[in-house]
Amino acid sequence: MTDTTTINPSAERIVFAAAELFRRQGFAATGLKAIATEAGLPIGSIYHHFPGGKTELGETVIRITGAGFQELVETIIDAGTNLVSGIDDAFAGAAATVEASDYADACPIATLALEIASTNEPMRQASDRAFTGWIDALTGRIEAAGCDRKTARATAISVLSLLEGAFLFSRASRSVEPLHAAGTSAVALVRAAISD
Amino acid sequence: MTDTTTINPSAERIVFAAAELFRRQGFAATGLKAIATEAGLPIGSIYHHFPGGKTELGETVIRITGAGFQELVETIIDAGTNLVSGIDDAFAGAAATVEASDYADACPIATLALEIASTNEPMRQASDRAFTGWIDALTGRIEAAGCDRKTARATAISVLSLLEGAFLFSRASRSVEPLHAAGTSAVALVRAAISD
DNA sequence: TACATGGTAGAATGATCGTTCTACACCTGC
DNA sequence: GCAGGTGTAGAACGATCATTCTACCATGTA
Repeated sequence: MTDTTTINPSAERIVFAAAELFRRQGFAATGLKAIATEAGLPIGSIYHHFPGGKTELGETVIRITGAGFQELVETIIDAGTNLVSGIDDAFAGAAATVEASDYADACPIATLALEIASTNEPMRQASDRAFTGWIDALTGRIEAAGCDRKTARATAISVLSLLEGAFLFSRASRSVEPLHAAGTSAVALVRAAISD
Repeated sequence: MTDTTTINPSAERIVFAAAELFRRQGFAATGLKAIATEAGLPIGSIYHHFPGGKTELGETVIRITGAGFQELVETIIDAGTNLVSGIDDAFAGAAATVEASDYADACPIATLALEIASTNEPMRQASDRAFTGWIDALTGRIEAAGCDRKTARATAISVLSLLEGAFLFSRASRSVEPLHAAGTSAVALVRAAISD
C-alpha cells in the first residue's frame, strides 16, 4: 500500500494522470493502459505502486484530489475580505476554471463518485470522506462567522450542493450561467445564515 | 430510428432496463449484454430498435427518463398548496425515494451526463435538453408565482443545482441529510424570490 | 404463393479490459 | 559479492466489450 502521507514521484504521476482522465470521462471508461500512457510509465508500474489495482488507484485519486480541491477552495475563500465575498470568489473562480478547460475541469471526484456509489464500497467510502472533509471545513467557517452549528452545517451542505449541481449543469450546457446563478444563491444563503 | 413520439414495447423494455443500469452504475460500466438480459431480449434486438447503437440508446434513455422525471417532479410540486410547499414536498419525496432504493434512485441522468459530457456530443446535447426542460418548467412556475423572469430562472437553476448536488452527497454518504438540508435552502431561495 | 417488413435469437468478430507474470536494472546493506 | 528491496518494462491471459452478421419466424400485401 502506498504510504498515506507521502507518495513517490512515479505514483504521483499515475495519480495525476488518472485524476485527469477520471474527471474528464469517468472511472469505467478510463482504462489502465491510457493512464499508464498518460503517466509515461508501463502498465506494470501501476500494479507495483497500487497492488490493489484499479480500485486502490481510484481511492487514492479520490483522497488526493479531494484534499487538493478542498485546499484550493479554502485558499480562495480565506483570501476574501469576509466569508461571503470569499464564497462569491470561489464560485466565480470555479466558473472561470470550467470555462477555460472546455467544460472539463469541474469537480475532481463527482463523476466517479456517482459511477461507483452503488458498486464499489471502498471507493464510495473514500468519496464520502472527501465530501465530509469539505462539508466540515465550510461548516467551521460559517460557524466561526457567527452561526449556530446546526445551521452552519446545513448551509455548508447547501452551498456545496449548489456548487456540485451547477458543475453538472455547466458541463451539460457548456455554459457558466449555472455557476453564476448558484454562486449568487450561495452568497444569499450564507448571508442569511450568519445574520441570524 | 425509433419513433420519437411513441416507442414499441420491446424498445421500451430495453430503455427501462438500460435506464436502471445506467442510473445505478453509469454508462460505460453497463454493457449491452447486461441490458439485453435485464430486458429479457437478445442483444440483436438492441441494434434492431436502436441502429445507432449504444449512443442512440443513451440518448433515448436521457430523453425519456429526463421527461419522466420532469413530469414526476412537476406533479409533486403542482400538488402542493403553493409553490413553496410543493418544492418542499419534492425534496422530501426525493429523500424518501433515495433512501428506499438503497441510495441508488437519485437523478436518472446525472451520472451518465457527467461521464459523457466531454466525450459524446449527441448524448451531451440530449442531457442539456433534458436539464433545460427542467429549468424552464421550474422557471415558469416561479415566474407565475410573482417573480421577474431573470430571477426566476436563476432561482430555478439554483433549486435544481441544490437537488443534484444533494443527490450526489446522499449517494456518497448513504444518508438523506444532504437532501433535507438542500430542501430547506431551496424553500428559502424560492420564498425570497417570490416575495421580492 | 412470393415478397417485404418487423422482430427475436444468438454466434462471430476484432478490440479493449484488468490483472498476473516474467524479465531486467539499480541501489543499499551485510 | 550477494541478497533483498524498489522500480521499470511489457507480454500473456481470460473475460468482456460494442458491433456485425446470419438465421428464422410471423404478419400483411400484391
